[in-house]
Order: sequence, then C-alpha cells, then structure tokens
Amino acid sequence: MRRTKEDAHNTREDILNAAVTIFSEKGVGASTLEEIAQKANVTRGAIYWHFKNKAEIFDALHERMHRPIVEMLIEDIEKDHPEPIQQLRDMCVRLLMNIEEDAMKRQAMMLFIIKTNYSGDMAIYKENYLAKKEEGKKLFRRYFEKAQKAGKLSKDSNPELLTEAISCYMKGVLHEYLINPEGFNMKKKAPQLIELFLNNIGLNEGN
Amino acid sequence: MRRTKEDAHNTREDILNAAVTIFSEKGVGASTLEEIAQKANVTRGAIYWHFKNKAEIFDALHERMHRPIVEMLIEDIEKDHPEPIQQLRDMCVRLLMNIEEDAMKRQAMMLFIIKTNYSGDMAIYKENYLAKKEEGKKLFRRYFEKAQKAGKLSKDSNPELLTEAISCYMKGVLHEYLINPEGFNMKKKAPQLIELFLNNIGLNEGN
DNA sequence: GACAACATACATACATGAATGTATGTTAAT
DNA sequence: ATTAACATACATTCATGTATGTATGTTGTC
Repeated sequence: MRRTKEDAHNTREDILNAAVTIFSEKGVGASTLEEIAQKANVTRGAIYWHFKNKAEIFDALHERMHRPIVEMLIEDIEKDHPEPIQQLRDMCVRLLMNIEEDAMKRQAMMLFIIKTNYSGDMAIYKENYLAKKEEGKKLFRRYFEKAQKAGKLSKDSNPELLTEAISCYMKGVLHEYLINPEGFNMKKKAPQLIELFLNNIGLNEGN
Repeated sequence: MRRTKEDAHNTREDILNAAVTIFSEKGVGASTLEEIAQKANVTRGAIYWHFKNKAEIFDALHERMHRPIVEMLIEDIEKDHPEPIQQLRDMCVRLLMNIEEDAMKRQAMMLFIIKTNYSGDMAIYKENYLAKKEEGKKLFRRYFEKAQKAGKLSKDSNPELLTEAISCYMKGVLHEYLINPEGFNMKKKAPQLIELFLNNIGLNEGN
C-alpha cells in the first residue's frame, strides 16, 4: 500500500541501517537481502522497491559512512594550533577512541577495512575505497604541511613519507582492533601507540 | 578408479594449490568448489574424496601457508648479530620485499589478512588466525629482548609496546600493499617506511 | 604367475535448498 | 482514478552435498 513520503524515507533509512549492521557482522558477500529485510522489519519486496540489488545498497552506504570520519579530520585540521604535530597526535588518539565508542564509525571501519571483499561484483567499488583512502591521507598530510610551515618539522622531513607512514600505522592499529575488539584495549593502547610513533617527529618541536 | 598413492597425493596437492589461488583472488566465501576443481583439473567428486568441505580445505591450508613466513623470522632471529635493532630493520624490509616477490607468501598474506571473513562458518578459524598472529608477535619481541640484553635498547623502553607497534605497522603496510599492489611501490617504499618508523619510535641505528 | 575379490580414487549423476530477481496483489496517499 | 510503496507469490539458477558408476591398484589364494 502507498505510504507517506516520510514513511517511505524512513523505510529506506531502516533498510540502510539494517544493512550496515548485517554487512559489518557477516561481510557483504555473505549477507542476504532476506536477513537485511528482517532486520529492517520489511520484506525483500520493499528492498527491491528502493534499491536495484545488494551492490546498490552498498553504494548508498559508501559516502554516508565515510563522511563523519572525514568531517572529524577536516574540523580538526582547520583549527589553529601552535603545535600541529601535537594536534595530529591528539587527533589520532581521539579518532581511535571514537571509533571504539561510536558504533556507526566502528561499523564503517569494519565494513570497509575488514568485511568487504573488493572482487567480483564488488570490484567496481575498489576505486571508491581507494579514493576515500586517498582523501583521508590528504587530510593527514595537511598536519605535516602545517607543521613544516610553522617551522615545527625538521628541514629534512618528508611530509609525503610521514603521511604514508601514519596512514599505514593507523590502518594497522585499526585492523588489530577490529579483527578482535575484545582482545584490544583501545583506551590504554591508542595513546601509547600513537605517542610512541609521533613523539620523535619534528625533533625541533618546541624550539 | 584406483590410483597410486603418489597420484592421490599429487591430486590432493593440486587441489590445495588451486584453492590458494582461487581463495586469494576471490575470497574464501565467494569461491566455489567447482572453480577450485577446474583450476586443479579434477572434478568436485575428487575434492569431496579428499576433503569434507571448503572449510576443511581452508584448514589444510592454514598451517602450511604460515610456515614459510614464520620460518623466515625464526631463522633470522637465531643468527648472532651485534645490532639486533638493525637486524630487525633489515628483517622487516626483507619480509616486505619477499612477500611482493614470492607468490606463495603474497597469497598467504592476501588470504589471511584481506580475503577471509572470519564469521559464519569461518568463525572457528579466527582463533587459529589470532594464534598465528601472536606467534609472529613473539618472534618480533625476541628482537627487542635481544637488543635489551645487549644493552642496545634504552632502559625505559618497553619491548611489549614496541612489539605491538611494529606488528601494527607491518600489518598496515601489508594491508596498504595488498589492497592495491599496482599502486604501491614496495621496493621503494619498504626501506623508507621501515626506517622512518623505527627511527621515530626511538630505535635509531647505533644506539 | 594368474586371477578373483576388494577397495581406492576419482568422475558423473542426482537431489535439494537457498538466494536472487521478477511478477502480481494490496492498500492508502495524492 | 491513479499510482507509489510496499507485501506476497512465482520462477530460476546456482552451489552444495550425496549417491552411484568406473576402472585400476593391491592383496590373497591357488
């Protein structure tokens, strides 16, 4: 039966929210539309009304789930801070902690780093994933550029390489956490791991 | 018809080798026994003669694929070296390079880090994965312990934390490489990334 | 040594269930 | 009255697991 536009919008949201949960638990490939429908309290017919297939659901999720994390970084880098490396350090710790606390962000990371197999039907989304990853790296890079401009990074530092390194490290820490959340004490480890790495960057910090 | 024991053994190996390739391309969940059978030039009947199901193939692969990497680390750590941190540095670089060059090792990493969704039927293998990961970490730790004993690590260093850090970092670098091998220049980046990282966590050469 | 009986190592055929996509029915908004 | 937003029914395909067929290695008996 026909519903209001608001009801239809809510149904679509329910489907997407259900999909996030199922996808991030079971992986995209092993999730069925029936499961998603049940989780959303609708039938598969409703899913097919709103989306062409599973891949289109994934597509709809893609941007919306990256956004909060990207926005967090953008918001932070645009703040004035006398010590950009310290700023980056705090940001990394905060990001890791926040991913643990905020289910939406955690599911986003789980979905894109662990639970999506970018081959077969999903291969077309690898470009999206790589683009988003590159976007995140550019944001990290801005911290180093800011530090360099402020003279807080030694002359022989290479922002490109530092960006690459912190990206790898953050991904590694996240992967370790996401693969076994109960076995990884994020509150304790995030500060330790990040400080260990970022402590010696720009040894003229505070000069 | 009955074959020789050697023929049967060869068939089993063909099946396992085919499975590695298919699994590491398509992911375990999206691989079918028919594909593996075709790759191995046998029928599904042969697979069912040798293995109960897909999971049992995965099980058979588990130990054998970790072994070369673990052995590489064991062999290295057991060598006498006056500079254990330098030794670790070289080992990390060599490991990354070797994973790029050696298809077996690369497929192993691809399979266990990227292409296996440890949920559903595969959830029972998560423990195996975590155990192997822990084994690798213990080997990394031995470098730090060796360095500490040789007085090449400062008194306030924490081998546990250093082990955790290098493990996360190596995983991050590998993940970056494996998700997009064509876009990652391992020969150029591995030495740079490893040197930068170890320098920044206070493991400067010549300490 | 010859040969029959048995069993192995597959190949092929059959049975089934699950998931997807499409068609059709229903009902309420517009 | 029309049509959107679903729910339900139908059709199809695919992958898995099981059953059966085939032919050759192995072993025991004569």
